[in-house]
Amino acid sequence: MDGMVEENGTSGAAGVADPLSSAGSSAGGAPHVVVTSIVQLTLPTQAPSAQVQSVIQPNQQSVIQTASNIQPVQLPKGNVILVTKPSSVIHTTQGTLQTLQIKPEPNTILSAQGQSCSDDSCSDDESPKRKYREMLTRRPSYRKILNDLGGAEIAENRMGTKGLENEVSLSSLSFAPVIPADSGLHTLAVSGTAGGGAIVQYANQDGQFYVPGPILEDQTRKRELRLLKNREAARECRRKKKEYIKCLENRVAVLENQNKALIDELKSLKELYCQQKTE
DNA sequence: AACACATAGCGTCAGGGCGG
DNA sequence: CCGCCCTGACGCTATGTGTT
Repeated sequence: MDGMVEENGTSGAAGVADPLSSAGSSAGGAPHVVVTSIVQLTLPTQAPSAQVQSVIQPNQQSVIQTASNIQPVQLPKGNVILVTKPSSVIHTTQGTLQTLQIKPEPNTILSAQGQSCSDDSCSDDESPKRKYREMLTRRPSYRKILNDLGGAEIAENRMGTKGLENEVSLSSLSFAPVIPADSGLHTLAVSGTAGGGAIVQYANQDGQFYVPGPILEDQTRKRELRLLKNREAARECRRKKKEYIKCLENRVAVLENQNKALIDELKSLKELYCQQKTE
């Protein structure tokens, strides 16, 4: 699909359903939370009505239709769409019909390929009970958030390269195993092997070489593997955290825009009302 | 240029959560 | 219960920026 979905015009940052906001909107105590998602649509350049503009209130008649009642529309220029109805489909008629399928989760957000981007509570593979429990007790991991952002593809790609990286780092790894301080050992060399086995040579204080017993070697290898994995995990975690923060910032911007639009609308309606009143 | 400070990124550890 | 994963916290290093 050619259409792009953006938040606040930031390319690639499909909308975010902030899990925190889910919690916030459930302040009344009701565990079932429906979060309104806001997206900005940028349609392909060949479409004159390239940008969608209008604030569509939940449960009001609008150009956004549910799947059961699809209605092709010409989208006016603009930017903010509220999508609250499950199974919603956005249609544009510009030459070829373009359809953006929105997943049925209440807080779904569009993404470029029509994949959805929803918050933690919407994962398919989780029971409602568990979702509820997680929502109450635990902030979703950045991995989950990333997946929900529709970045699964990216994540998978990264996993691919990551696997490669892992392979490389494991096979070409040169590290210094940790040796108990009182062991009297000094590491001389550790050469990684493609098979994952490291050949470790030690020297005692007289400079004599020998390979220590399999237990120490095994412990050392396990530790190095753990450190390596944790290193990668930390890197990944930071990356996701950054992405998450970026998405939150985008969302703030979108909400600010929406707020501004609503204020303007209110203002003009007030003026209209006063005008009619005086007549 | 030298220095101080701020910021970003990294590696490691610790601890909690989760699946098997 | 154990092993693994995720992530906050901490310390370290590199880089950028403003000041002297």
